[in-house]
Amino acid sequence: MPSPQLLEEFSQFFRLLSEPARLQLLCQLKHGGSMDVAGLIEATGFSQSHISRQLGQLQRAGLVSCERDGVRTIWSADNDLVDDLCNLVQNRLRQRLEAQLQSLAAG
Amino acid sequence: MPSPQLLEEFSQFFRLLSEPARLQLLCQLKHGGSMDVAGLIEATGFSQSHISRQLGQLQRAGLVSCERDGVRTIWSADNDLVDDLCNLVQNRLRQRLEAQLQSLAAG
DNA sequence: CGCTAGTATGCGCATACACTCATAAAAGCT
DNA sequence: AGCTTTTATGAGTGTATGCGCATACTAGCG
Repeated sequence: MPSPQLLEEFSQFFRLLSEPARLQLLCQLKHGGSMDVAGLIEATGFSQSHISRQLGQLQRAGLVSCERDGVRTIWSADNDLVDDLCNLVQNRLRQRLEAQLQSLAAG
Repeated sequence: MPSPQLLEEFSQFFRLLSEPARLQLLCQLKHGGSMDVAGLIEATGFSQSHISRQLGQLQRAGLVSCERDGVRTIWSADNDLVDDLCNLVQNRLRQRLEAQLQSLAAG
C-alpha cells in the first residue's frame, strides 16, 4: 500500500496525462520529433499561449525539455514512460472490448 | 501517433487515476482485499456518498466490480493494470530524484 | 538604440468536477 | 405491511483549471 504522499505524487502525474491537449503535445514531440512552438501550433491547432503553458507543466515534470536556438525554443520529448503507459492502457482497452464481444456472442 | 479518439480515451483513463481519492480506494481494495463501503469509510475517512460515487466511476471503467451480500455491496479491485502503471511512474520518480542527487553532488 | 520574431505570463471567462447534505432506493428482519 | 441498515443519487456549492486575449519578456538584426 503506497503512502499518502506517494499516492499524491502518482495522481499528480496522471493528472498531467489526463488532458488530451498535453497528451497530444507529448505524442507529437515523440513521434514527430523535436520542434518549436510554431511547429506545434501547425500540428495541433492550439493557441500559442496554451501550448506554451502546457509545455511548461510537462517540463516541470521532466517529460519534455527545451533548448534555445536563437530566438526559437526547440522542444523534445524526454523519455519513453508515456508511451509505455499508453501501451498498457491500450492493451487493457482492447481486452475490455474483446470481452464485451465475447459476452455479446455468448449471450 | 495515436488517433485523436484514442488520445481522448487515454486521457479519460488517466483522469480516473488523477484523483488521489480514487487512487486510494483502488489501492485499498487491491492490497486490503475486497470490502464493503463501510470498510472503505473506515479505511479512508471519506464520506459515504463520495466513496459510492468514485466507486461508480471506477466500475464503469472496469477497474472494480461488486457483488451484493445481503444488504451489503462487496467491492473488489479487478486487475493489475493500475499497479503496473504506478510501478512505472514510481521508477520514473526515483530516476528523477537520483539524477537530481547526482547533479547536486557533481555541481 | 529601435524593430521584428518568437515565447512566456497576467488576467478573465467558462466549464468540469470533487465534495457535501438530504433523500431515495434496495434488501433483510419482525 | 412497517422498520432498520446499507448503498446510490439529485441538487447545490466551491475550487481548480483549460483556454484565449492582450501584453511583457527575450534574442537577433538594422
